[in-house]
Amino acid sequence: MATEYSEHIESKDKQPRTARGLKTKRKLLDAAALEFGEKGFHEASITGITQRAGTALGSFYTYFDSKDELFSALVKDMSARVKTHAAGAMTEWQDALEREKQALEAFMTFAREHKEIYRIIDEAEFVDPASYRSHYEETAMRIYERLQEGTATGDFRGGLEEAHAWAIMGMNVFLGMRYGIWSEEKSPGQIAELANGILAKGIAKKG
Amino acid sequence: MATEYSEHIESKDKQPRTARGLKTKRKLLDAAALEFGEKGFHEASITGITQRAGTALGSFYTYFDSKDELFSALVKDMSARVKTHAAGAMTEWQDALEREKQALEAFMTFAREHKEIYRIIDEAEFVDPASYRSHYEETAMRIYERLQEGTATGDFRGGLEEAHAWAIMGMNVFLGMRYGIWSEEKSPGQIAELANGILAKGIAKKG
DNA sequence: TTGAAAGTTGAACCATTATTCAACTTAGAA
DNA sequence: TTCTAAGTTGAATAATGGTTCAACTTTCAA
Repeated sequence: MATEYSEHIESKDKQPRTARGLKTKRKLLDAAALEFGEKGFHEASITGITQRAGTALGSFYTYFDSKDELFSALVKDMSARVKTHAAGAMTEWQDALEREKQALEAFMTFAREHKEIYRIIDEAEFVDPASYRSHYEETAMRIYERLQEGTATGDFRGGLEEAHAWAIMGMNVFLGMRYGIWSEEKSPGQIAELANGILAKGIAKKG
Repeated sequence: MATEYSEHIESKDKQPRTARGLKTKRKLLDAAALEFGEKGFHEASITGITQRAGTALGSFYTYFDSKDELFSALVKDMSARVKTHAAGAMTEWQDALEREKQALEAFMTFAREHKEIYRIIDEAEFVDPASYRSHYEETAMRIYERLQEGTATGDFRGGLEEAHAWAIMGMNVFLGMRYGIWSEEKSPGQIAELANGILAKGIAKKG
């Protein structure tokens, strides 16, 4: 859980200047991820965050300008984390279809291990709409690029548009919510396999 | 916009007993849908709602116990409206695949005309999680039933599970958000057509 | 016509919390 | 060791906005 919440999180003049400060800030960030993930933005309180972090209320403002600013920073950081993790996971594939399967399986596994992340990104729709939008637009773009590559290598058919990427993303997100966050009755592998079946041949008879 | 926000909205002892009361309650409901849709649950205020409705602040509490209760009622009502509308739209089809296309097209059209509805349902994830969950579980169930019917009539292949319904729903929801709410650069028909291509034959070469 | 029930009104109340700040402690460079 | 910048603390501040309520008006059945 404790991790390098990096660059984009600093707000110009509030960077810690000593090791002690750095440590405190990190404690606050980790605590905030938990608090927001558990209670949601509005139910979460600065008091709750500082309590979890084991610091005084006032220390929060040594490192952050406001509750919103912190949330926003957190969203951007989590979006980046999802991206990084996904990128690292799609290795060892010979077929573009196979790669999509791995992407979904990795996503589902990550979602299970970091349920707070998804809660926070989802709530960004209301608290920080711009970041929410960016998150999904960028994710869709990445998928779209893979689709084009797939077409180029002959694994995918032609005529695939950006909207296809949105469709695939929606599929993945909802499967992640239902079988990653809400319950774990099916394994990431099973779900990925099944979704891949749709991409491979659809659901119509014949084909 | 003004509509029959029906049964499930009454909270035991707060039903209006006269025509005047009924009218006031309806004004409040309509105003609330607008206010919540525009500002989101937390930014929305009772004052804002009563102002829009053209009633006094106190009147709100003649018909509702709390802000939360109202929101909850609204979510359930909108969920029902989406359901009803969708049901009415899937007529005139010969093929189960065709029916899914119509379902998505109708959904997208409805989303464009009632953007507030989707904002409210989405926010229910945080304000009224139980209703949010029910909404999607019920929607998924309805899709799943159609899948089974499709298999029975031979239009769809076998082996379709509930998870397939969730995948389709996710696809639809994200396409609705991107091409229904965020922008209208493509028509509902185009999007429905394209998504239907995925269901029909997937995105792989050959097949 | 009339009186009790239903509905309306908005000022006042109150609880919650984000944010500020001045006093205090610690770190670490010189 | 010493002195200043950095960091810590938590009580006080301030603003917001949901909820209550007692006085007032309208409805409508008898």
